[in-house]
Amino acid sequence: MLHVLLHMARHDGPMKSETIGTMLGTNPVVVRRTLAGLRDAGYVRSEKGHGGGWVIACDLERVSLLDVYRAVGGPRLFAIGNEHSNPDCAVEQLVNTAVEDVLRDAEALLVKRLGAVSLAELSRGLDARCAGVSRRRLPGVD
Amino acid sequence: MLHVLLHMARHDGPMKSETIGTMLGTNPVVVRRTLAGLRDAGYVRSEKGHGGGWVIACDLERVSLLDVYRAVGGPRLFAIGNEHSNPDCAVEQLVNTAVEDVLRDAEALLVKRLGAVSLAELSRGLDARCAGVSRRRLPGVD
DNA sequence: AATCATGTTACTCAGTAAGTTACATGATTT
DNA sequence: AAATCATGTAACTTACTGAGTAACATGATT
Repeated sequence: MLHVLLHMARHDGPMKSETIGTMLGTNPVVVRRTLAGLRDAGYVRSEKGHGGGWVIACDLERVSLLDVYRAVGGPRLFAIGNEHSNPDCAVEQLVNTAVEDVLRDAEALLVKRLGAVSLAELSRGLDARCAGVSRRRLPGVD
Repeated sequence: MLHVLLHMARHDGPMKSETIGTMLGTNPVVVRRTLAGLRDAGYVRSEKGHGGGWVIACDLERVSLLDVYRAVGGPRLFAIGNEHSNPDCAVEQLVNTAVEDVLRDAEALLVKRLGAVSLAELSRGLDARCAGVSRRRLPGVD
């Protein structure tokens, strides 16, 4: 979806769900479903009828990757979670506490890092990349 | 599974898959499937026949939570991954690079923290907890 | 030889995400 | 006003994963 947002920001006029769907190899309805979260969060706006489609509705400077992630709807960041088969078991309680402790810190880092990057920064990175593609090495790519 | 390993360490003699299954509300075959990874890694050993079952086969001091996690078989730590719909798209490349950068750091932290805790430490934490349960606050629990 | 417990395979079942179809709503164009 | 276009949404189908289950083989103990 970040992919889509950046394209949208650089695109002149609204983008159709079908165009976006073709772009990332899926279909229009799935695009609408996913984009609905971003619309509800106020990051994009959708317009109906002739010449309609999706447009950016926010200041890219004020929206972070974390904002997008949350709006698009992944409440769970990690693939691992705790079991609670017998809540009274001291072993289970201790293990859960230890694991949750680690997970909490890792999630905090993830949140911090994702929250520190704005869409505008990504867009600027793209400008730089296009400008110097033939002369310089690409930033962040080995 | 950490739960199971600690119980196993404190249990005198082999534990049956059925016992373990009952313990965490699942069935014996699932237990065997999951424990198979730990057996292949050499952390536990299984014995057949009368009085058989699962026993610890390692020094708890030398096995970390990370080791267990890997042995039990979760190659993917995060619930989010990158898309690769059109590898030639500059936007996608930039976005993927940025996201991977963050993910890599978060995973590194997770690996570091999980690798820093041994099963033996957890077991000691359990001893302390049992000993002082009526007098002191439980460590790590608010 | 009988019994017990694991090892393994194959099948079924449940939950989730994506894909698909169909139709309603609203905006633009003619 | 009518036709067209694009989104909004609901309902259904499909694909995939993980757990649950059943069946049988292997090996060890009694």
